[in-house]
Amino acid sequence: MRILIADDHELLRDVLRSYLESEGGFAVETVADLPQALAAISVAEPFDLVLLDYSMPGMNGFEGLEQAVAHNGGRPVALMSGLAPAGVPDRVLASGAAGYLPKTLPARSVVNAIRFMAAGETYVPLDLVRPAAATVGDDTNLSPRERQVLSGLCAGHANKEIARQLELREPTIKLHVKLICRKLGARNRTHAAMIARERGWC
Amino acid sequence: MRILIADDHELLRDVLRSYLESEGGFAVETVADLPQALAAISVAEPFDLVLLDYSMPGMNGFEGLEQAVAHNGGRPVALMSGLAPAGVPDRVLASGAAGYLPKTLPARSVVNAIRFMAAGETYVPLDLVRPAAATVGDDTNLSPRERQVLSGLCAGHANKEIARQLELREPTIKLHVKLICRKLGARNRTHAAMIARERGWC
DNA sequence: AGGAAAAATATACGAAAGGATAATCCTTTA
DNA sequence: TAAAGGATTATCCTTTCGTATATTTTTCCT
Repeated sequence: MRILIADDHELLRDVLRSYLESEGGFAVETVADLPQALAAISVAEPFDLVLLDYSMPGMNGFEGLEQAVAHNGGRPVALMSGLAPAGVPDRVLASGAAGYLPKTLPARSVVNAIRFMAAGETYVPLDLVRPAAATVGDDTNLSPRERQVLSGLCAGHANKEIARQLELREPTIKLHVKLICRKLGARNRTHAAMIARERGWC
Repeated sequence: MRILIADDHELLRDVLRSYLESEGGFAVETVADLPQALAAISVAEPFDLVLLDYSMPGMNGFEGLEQAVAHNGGRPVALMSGLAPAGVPDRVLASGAAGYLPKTLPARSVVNAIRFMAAGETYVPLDLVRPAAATVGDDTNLSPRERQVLSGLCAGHANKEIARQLELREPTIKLHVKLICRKLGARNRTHAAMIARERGWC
């Protein structure tokens, strides 16, 4: 099975290729941007699957995706991305693509997804489509208090409001917010809220 | 790969078995109701995948599904059904099942879905999961600039960072943020980001 | 071309957020 | 009983946010 990977990060490209070749038994070619991808598609026979990075030179959002779909003569094209812009599933599929692979996906799942899409099916990770059906095991060791504060963050409340709701003082909330950001790897409260939302925690 | 199919319609049972055996190369066993299914699961080693019909003697809705999941020792169990009761995807996954197969699915897709689920993935047909896909009138008159700023907000960036990315000054971003909040009815930037996320804008 | 609307910019100020550090209290564990 | 760790609160300080107001471009429409 022939697969084309287009991504501007060489490390990812190489690692992914070697993994897919050894674990999946695929024949993988790689390019670094959209123009190269389109060129590679046009030469010779079409690939069984084309994987495009979302934030790659030339992509310009979903525009590049649509171009690639148009060029690949009916064969599946999928989008790959590190951070998942919300609403992606809809827009990906609306673009005529075969699916969406967040880079947070376990490598094993990527192989499955690729086989799946190459067979003509459509793949979008369910936790993206349905954040509500979050499975149980994803804890990230947040304490109960931190979860309460986090849900306040997600509601867009100020520290002072959260403090009143939980019957605590504001400094306490500030500390919790800081720890929450640290644990989630968030830049600030807004980022933390978005991460929480993404994981279906609120 | 060993598969158990539980369905009270003998025709479907037989046709599906022969198709899966020849086209998928699976070893298929069949039973006609839930008690038989539970019995078959308990004997010998577990199946790689168990397919349960929704409207089968003994099922009693999702109760039977949960029982089967509990009996199958961590191996995937999926639900099959002719007509799809609303909200099925949620409840199927909440029951710990590996997926849902409507009987309207093309046979070829069923084979794919089975392989997929047997590999530990989760399968639900996308058109079931997102019926509210193509909502139209969701504009809320945000200008292009405001949309750009909003996407920066959603990424958890500070005003200064957004300004740098868009090649604008910080005061401009501040103004945009204020107008965005006003238009969206948000309390603050975090709230605005969450609202945008909810509407699938970023 | 002239005028209206949208976009961008600037200054200023009070409120909130974010970080560091430390003290207190309570529960669990060695 | 002592030590350890979590949760809460406090203080201090810096940065960022949020709002108001005013000025300048740009852009678009008649």
